Amino acid sequence: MNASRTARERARSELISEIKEAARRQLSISGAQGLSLRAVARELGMVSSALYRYFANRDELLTALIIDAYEALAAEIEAADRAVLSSDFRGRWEAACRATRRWATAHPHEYALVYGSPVPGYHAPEATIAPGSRVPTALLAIVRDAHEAGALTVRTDKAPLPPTLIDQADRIAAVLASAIPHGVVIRSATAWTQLFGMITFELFGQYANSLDPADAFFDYSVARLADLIGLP
Amino acid sequence: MNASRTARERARSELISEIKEAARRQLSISGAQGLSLRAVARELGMVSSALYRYFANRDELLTALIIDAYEALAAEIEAADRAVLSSDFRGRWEAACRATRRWATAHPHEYALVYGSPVPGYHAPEATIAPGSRVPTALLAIVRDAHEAGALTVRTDKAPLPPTLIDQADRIAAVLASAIPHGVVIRSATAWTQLFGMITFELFGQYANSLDPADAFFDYSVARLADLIGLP
DNA sequence: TCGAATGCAAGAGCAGTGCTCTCGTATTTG
DNA sequence: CAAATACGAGAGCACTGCTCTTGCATTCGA
Repeated sequence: MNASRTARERARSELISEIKEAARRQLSISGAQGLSLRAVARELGMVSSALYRYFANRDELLTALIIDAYEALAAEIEAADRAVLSSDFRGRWEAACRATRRWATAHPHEYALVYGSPVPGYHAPEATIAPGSRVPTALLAIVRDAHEAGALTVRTDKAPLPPTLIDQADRIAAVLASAIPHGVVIRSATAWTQLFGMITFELFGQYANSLDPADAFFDYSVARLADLIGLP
Repeated sequence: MNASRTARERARSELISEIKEAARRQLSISGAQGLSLRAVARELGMVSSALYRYFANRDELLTALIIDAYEALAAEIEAADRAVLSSDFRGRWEAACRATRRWATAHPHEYALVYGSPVPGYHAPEATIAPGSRVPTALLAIVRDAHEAGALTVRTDKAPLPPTLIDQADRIAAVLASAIPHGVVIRSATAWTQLFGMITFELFGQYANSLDPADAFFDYSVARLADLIGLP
């Protein structure tokens, strides 16, 4: 009775998946704001109050979607990374960046859910932090691999890092249990910020009337970020 | 009867201001999602339907708040810029960046309104584009001044700009009616993206557990962006 | 195997939302 | 001074998240 789950348990986890699926479908149409429990229930042919057996409230459903989104994006990045020859560090970086943009463009509302304004009233629980850090970790892993292969062009900074930044770089590098130089970690953080800054600006319309078809700017910037990090 | 507005007209524009004020107050508490016309009306001691005499719908009120937010931020940046010796271009850049961050931190919900996820269902009308471009224009003006003073260190790019990017750089420079070199315009766009990427990440919690007190990273990055642009 | 405990869906109901329409009054205009 | 216009109030519609109760189905323990 322990190994195989009871019928009720299987039905339950299946329904949870169906609820999330329907919610995601609705999210992609009307966004987080328009995510209505009643509409989700309607789509599944049940009554809204029944949903509360599976999610305590709307926020809990949102949290589940947020975690799924982080995981999906991270998986996409990791897959794109793996598809490139592992010693081609620049190629891996560019593939990872393009995968990020591709996923964001394909799932704009899910992207907005995790990287856009926090849904007001909603406080992201601790449980979202770990999945969320999978994304930058996937990017930093490329830098670590390059560093450990001795392929990184580590240029000396003309301005020394302030102590706070050194501490923070240490903490970040510790996640990967790697001795990536401080300057490289900070430059990687810059690249990470720039990558998502570009995607956010593009998706949220800030490039309208300036860099509007953002493809050229994106590709060019990704290459410059590889330069910045020191990827060969 | 033309020079001085009628009593009704004065009352009207005054009420519009009061409505926006109350809405802003409510925005700063519960965010765009929680902005309720009924609550605004309640605060003003009127009935919700009366608001529709002044704003056709919720979106129109949001648009007004968005435009005000852009204008407020731009004004803040321009003031910070003016407060620095106009020939101290790096000082002006740093002051402008810090002013941006300061305003965003002081008005997180208004920042989220304009730079966060677009409110779903809400389509930003054309009217928001012009006020929105005042912000990057204010930043680029510093670069233009530095360039026209011959103070800019224009380094040659090792990678040539693709044609699309050259076109877009031309279009951007045209706004300021200035012949800023293409490379400088694109690097300024990078700096602009990085600036708002950092603020967005900081405000929306992406730096949690990594660069969390983001002051050091911000100040350091702002200086590196000044380097990137070539400010003296 | 059978009764108790538990899981579950449904329905009614509450307080709230954006928005529309009507109606009587106040103001402005010709 | 009459006609046109602007306005606030109120009722009402369709919707929301969420709670509580009720009755049925499934699971579990003795």
